Amino acid sequence: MPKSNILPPQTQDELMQRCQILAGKTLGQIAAELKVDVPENLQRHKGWTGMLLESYLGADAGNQAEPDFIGLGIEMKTMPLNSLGQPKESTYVCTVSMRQSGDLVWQDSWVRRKLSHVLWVPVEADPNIPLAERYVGNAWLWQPTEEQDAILKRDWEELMDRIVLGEQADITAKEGEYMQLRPKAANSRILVKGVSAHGEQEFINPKGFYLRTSFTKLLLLTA
DNA sequence: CTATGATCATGA
DNA sequence: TCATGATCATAG
Repeated sequence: MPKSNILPPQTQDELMQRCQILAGKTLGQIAAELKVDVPENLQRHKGWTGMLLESYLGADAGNQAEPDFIGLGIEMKTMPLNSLGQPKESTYVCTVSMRQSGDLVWQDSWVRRKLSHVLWVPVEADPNIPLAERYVGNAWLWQPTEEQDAILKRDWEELMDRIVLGEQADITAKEGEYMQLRPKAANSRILVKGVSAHGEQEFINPKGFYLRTSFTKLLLLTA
């Protein structure tokens, strides 16, 4: 994906206006406007759709650990929909790091910062539809309700507690109601420094926070 | 290595 | 069938 020459939106209204223009277009049309090639499939281009739409909307965060629209504090996420119009995949939030554990609390966490204001952009993701022919839907802004925030907070605290205790390597994706912890790396042979249950340094597979599909389904219902 | 963007593919 | 665990691309 070439670097976008599109300026970031200055206001939330401007961002939503761009989303209105986006809605009803196919990925192929958008790619043509941006003069980028459409890959045959996403097998070796898993982040292509997200990068394309961020580029179109003028996201300016790049690969910084910041919300996509830095000035607006808004994070954009695509929501891939299956043939039934329901979310097909879980949503990656961010990696977990020992640097953010310990004295850090939910209110200041990386997860909460990213999820505090999200622009959800629904996109057709039925594998039977060629990539270029998939339509983008109406995007909407979401901020967690008190109830949603409370459950996300609980999930995060339970998982972070385990990490602080040196149990990160033992955490499986089965834990967490709305948010889970899963491998996040180029492959399972990638190892990073962690802390064992005995407080010693050990090498473990890097993991990241993901929103469960069951949760994003709820968000779609209330959109 | 870290971060960004995610979907793939297999076992239960 | 579908969630878990594994994997792919790219920038810095």
